[in-house]
Amino acid sequence: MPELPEVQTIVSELNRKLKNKTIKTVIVNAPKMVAVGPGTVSNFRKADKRSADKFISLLKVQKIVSVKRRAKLLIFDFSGPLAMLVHLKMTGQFIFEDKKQRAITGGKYRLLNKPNAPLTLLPSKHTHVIFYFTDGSILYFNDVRKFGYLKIVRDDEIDQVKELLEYGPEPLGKKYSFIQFFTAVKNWNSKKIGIKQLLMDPKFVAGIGNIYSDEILFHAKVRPTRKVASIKNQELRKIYRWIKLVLMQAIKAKGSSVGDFIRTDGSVGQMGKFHFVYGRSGQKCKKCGTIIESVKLGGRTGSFCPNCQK
DNA sequence: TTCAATGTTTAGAC
DNA sequence: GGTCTAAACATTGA
Repeated sequence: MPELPEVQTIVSELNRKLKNKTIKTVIVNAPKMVAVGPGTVSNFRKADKRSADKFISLLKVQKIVSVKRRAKLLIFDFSGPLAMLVHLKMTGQFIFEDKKQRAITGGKYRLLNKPNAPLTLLPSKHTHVIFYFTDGSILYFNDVRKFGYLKIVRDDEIDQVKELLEYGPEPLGKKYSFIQFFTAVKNWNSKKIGIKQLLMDPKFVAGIGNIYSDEILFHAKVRPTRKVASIKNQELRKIYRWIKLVLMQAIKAKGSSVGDFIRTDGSVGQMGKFHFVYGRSGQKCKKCGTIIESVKLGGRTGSFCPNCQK
């Protein structure tokens, strides 16, 4: 499940591989996943083949200047006055293939992060968009559950894109100080919610999902169920500190390959080795040996150590 | 066979 | 308006 570190891993890899490449043609197999214009997802879920044709014709001959990230949204910046915004949601994947890559893999890639998942030849039945570049390289967009989307906006429309307007601060940004974090916590209008829910709220801070909220709270020694109003300032300091540390460590490890996350060459991220609580319910705490428990919080599962976290 | 669970984000209900 | 749930969709395991 891509959260900030996984999206950052993909963005870094794509930026390196796609910079200065020019799109020759695009194939769209799932028209409802692509759109043109700043509208929200629901506006184009019913999109027909005509809008896919527009999507394709706009992308032709576009040269990629850079690939960036805001929250969990990927932003492809083109040399023309256009950008493409891509959300991977839960199961979106980008796989890049050039001659060298094909020589290594024979054109087969791991599409599911299961130890015994068979390698798949691309395009697979879950490949919904394919970008062909003029130098012969190919970028595949796969999404098993089709929750993701790709939309093209003009540079002058970017300011109207709703999701970009509503994202909270970037947790790894230099400007994201403890004071800013602290003030946002104190001003949050719904302190009745649990701290885990707050960390996962994209309006509070961008890019933290289920995996990293669990891990951050473990290191900060705070239970996910604690109400925001009950958390002491000293604990808030720890949470703030571990937001940065956990996310930085995860980016260094190229993300957690939980569920369907894979890198653009089909390899897996290594962060899962460093998980202390996420996905470890029923297993022993790596620090104290107590059995990790899990709780339901608003439809989401939170895992914690009942001894280490207060 | 059915059903819950997965997990990001948003639309819609209360 | 805050707050909650269901839904977008496919797969898996109980």
